[in-house]
Amino acid sequence: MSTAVCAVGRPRSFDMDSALEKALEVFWIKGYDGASLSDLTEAMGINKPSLYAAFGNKEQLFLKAIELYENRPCAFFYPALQQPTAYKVAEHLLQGAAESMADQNHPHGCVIVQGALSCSEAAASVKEALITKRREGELDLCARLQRAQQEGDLPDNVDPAVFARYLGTILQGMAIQATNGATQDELLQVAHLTLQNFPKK
Amino acid sequence: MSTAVCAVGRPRSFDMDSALEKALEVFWIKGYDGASLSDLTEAMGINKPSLYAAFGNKEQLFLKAIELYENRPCAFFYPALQQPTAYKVAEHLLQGAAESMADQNHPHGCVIVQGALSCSEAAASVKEALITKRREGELDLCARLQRAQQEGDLPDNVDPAVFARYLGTILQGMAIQATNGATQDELLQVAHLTLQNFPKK
DNA sequence: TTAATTTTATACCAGACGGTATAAAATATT
DNA sequence: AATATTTTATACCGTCTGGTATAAAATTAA
Repeated sequence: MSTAVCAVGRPRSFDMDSALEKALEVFWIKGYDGASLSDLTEAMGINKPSLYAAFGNKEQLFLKAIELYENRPCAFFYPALQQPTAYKVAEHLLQGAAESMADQNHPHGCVIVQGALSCSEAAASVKEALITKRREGELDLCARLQRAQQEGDLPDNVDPAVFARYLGTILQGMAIQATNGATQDELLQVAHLTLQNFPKK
Repeated sequence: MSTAVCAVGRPRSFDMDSALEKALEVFWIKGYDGASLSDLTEAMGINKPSLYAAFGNKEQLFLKAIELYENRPCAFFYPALQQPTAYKVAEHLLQGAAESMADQNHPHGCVIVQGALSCSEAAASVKEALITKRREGELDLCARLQRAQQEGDLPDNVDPAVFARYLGTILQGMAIQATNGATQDELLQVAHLTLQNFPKK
């Protein structure tokens, strides 16, 4: 494990997890291209050799920050998929997104959506990693909707792949809205309007 | 006018409009932060002093490229608002977005959405300009929906501001989807599903 | 106490960044 | 033909980029 302490040698003088949290915040606000190593080391309270020894390089630091992002206690996507009905899954996804993306306790929007969207060639591999994450999320949502259909929980005339893409589109759009300055209430209105149109039997 | 030819002095050896088109394409793919002056001058086929003489600086070049983007013949947003009914407005917006954002003839997505979303401090003013453009678009759509309501064209129980935000969220989400690699057909399915839920009298 | 090990801080690397000074080249006017 | 004007190409500016070599500092093991 990367956070394991070494018995021998000079002990690390910073906490890797909280340093990674700071790095995540910088990437979240500035994106991969826009976040410089100076931005990162300053926010993390360490210097560059410590960063490289602990996290590898900028790209690996970003990927580890994304991992932290997905495993945060307040991450909403995968927990929402565990709701018992398709409607409740959609409800938790949409309300979770509305609450999370305009939360005042951390940067607005979604780092997986915005971290490397239009970017330099130096960020190409990171961009691909984020695209893969977004598509995986949509595939997992699609699988959840397929299960719901088998359970008689979602009308048969609904195409799970299309509906998953539709919901994914709205979730991703909410990230932009949050960057636009939309409030939680405004995003919740979008969530409710979407749920209002949820396919009925 | 900035494209006016000067009678006196050495004539410009490149076409400003087509150079601006090339710049737009670079910004579209790489974003403001990710597009370097070398990227731009190479694509435009000119050198830096020519770029600065003709367009000011990187920021002004970006803003002029965005202006070109909005005034392209294939721009769909404002033409869609001129459709005679609220439904047709939504239809043209959604289908226009689906066709435009996954068009193989130019970069995918939307430069107004992606050009400077999460970005460095150097891009802050450009980011603000794009946020303003996105909000203005939504306000204009809201005004169009209000008119539709007055014309008895949109049910009274619909809040135009919320519905405009909902549509804006989907359009912006489609830009992300296009970057994810979604095809025109896949985006059209999202458009159709959205229209299927269009509020009825 | 010494040796081995790891992290720290500083200082540095080559290259890229946005932007510009300079002077030659190309035109219209006189 | 000479002059004024504008654009061109080259070469350069200081600053920042991601990344690293080096050596001192801090710890455990012997």
